Amino acid sequence: MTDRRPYRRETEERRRDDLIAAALDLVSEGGPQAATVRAIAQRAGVTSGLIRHYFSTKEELTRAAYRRLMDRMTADSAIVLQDGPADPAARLAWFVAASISPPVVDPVAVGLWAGFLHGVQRDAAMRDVHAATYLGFRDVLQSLIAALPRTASATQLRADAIACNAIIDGLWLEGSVLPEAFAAGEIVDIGLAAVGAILKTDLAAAMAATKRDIL
Amino acid sequence: MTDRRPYRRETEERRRDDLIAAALDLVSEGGPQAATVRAIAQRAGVTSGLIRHYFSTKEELTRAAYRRLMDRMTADSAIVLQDGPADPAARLAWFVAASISPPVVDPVAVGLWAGFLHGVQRDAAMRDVHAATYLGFRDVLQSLIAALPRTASATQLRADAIACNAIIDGLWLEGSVLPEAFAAGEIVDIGLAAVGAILKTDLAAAMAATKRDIL
DNA sequence: AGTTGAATTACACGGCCGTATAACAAGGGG
DNA sequence: CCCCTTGTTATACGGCCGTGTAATTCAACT
Repeated sequence: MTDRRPYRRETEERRRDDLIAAALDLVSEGGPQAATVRAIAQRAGVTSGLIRHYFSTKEELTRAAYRRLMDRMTADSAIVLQDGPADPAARLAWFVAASISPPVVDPVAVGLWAGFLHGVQRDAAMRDVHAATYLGFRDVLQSLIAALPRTASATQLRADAIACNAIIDGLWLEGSVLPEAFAAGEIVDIGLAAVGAILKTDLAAAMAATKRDIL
Repeated sequence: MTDRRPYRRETEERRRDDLIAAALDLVSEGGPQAATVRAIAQRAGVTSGLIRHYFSTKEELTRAAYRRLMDRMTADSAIVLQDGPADPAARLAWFVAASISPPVVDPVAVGLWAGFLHGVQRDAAMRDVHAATYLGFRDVLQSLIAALPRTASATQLRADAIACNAIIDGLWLEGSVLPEAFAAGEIVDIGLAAVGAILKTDLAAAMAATKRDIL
């Protein structure tokens, strides 16, 4: 027995990352049923037994993968706020535009999200992750709306945030599932116009005004 | 060998219906991976071999189930138009409200939809079903918007339909996945207000005015 | 009532699933 | 330089998967 596969020892963080990435890869490609223990291990370049060395069960790996997916999506949306404009309307416009553009809008991302949805509905831990992420995203949106130069009651602010979030979610969904049904830039234009109509603020103009400054 | 399971012969339509219903049941309960040939057969009260008598492969049954799901969802939204009001704004308001209320908004429905999404992305036949259903729904919405007493260009009409559809989809998603995050009736109120803001039409008033007439 | 076609059951097959456990080897500390 | 921890591989197990195929039984038709 000398033809045993050679290997390198890696840090725990590295191995967990690789396994999670492999799991996300496979779910995005072939749905939850494709992310088998053996396939995940092969994709990560290890043998399947190693998975249970880092995750006590496959469900635990699934939870970790979902958590990473959600973190990545919210980070992709929020990154524009770091070096974005200062004007409140422009900041909101940038955030909305980023949320309905690649890489957030992406067939792979929506496929991944859908692949995990059943786990979210059944598993309490995954539902907590989902609720925290969704509400966190909506809170960012709400704070951007609150910064606009206008007066609105707390209930109105909440309703506006929910409505604007719905537009983002709906366009994210449609743009990701049926990308060929929309022209380039169409989704962003429609999203900015719709959010602007709800908030009675011209986001398209705010977007155009700051595009030159930044880029 | 005399203890063979007794059975009744049924029409082809009845058997196909039962099998499709069983498949949808199982996908909604446990995701796509729960809808195995054996589980579907047991749920439908037959043995697994019978599935391949009516569907040449499991994929074909899956496609049929998805088609039925989509048909049912659009029918649930459109049914209010049959005995609904005559006023265009009221008709739109009723349609929007029905699309973001039970039974369209439902954790089971969104779970089902998500369960099929991967098939939609990979399988051309399922993608065709999806595109036809989505565009059909949006066309109904667009014709309701076009009937409003206002003037809009063709491109504006298309953009309005996409935006309003996005609101419906987004609220459908959020309301179905996180039902406890919203108060009763909140989603309908927000949806009517948002669609009304985009189209500059008071849908909440149109809704309230016709509610008394019909009910 | 007998015949016959087909709806339905029953069973076998190879393959992959998640999990459990034992054998091995990599690489740092003496 | 060797030992010893533990990261990693290897293999086994029972179970379920989708699919083929043969045997059976229902019901319609004569």
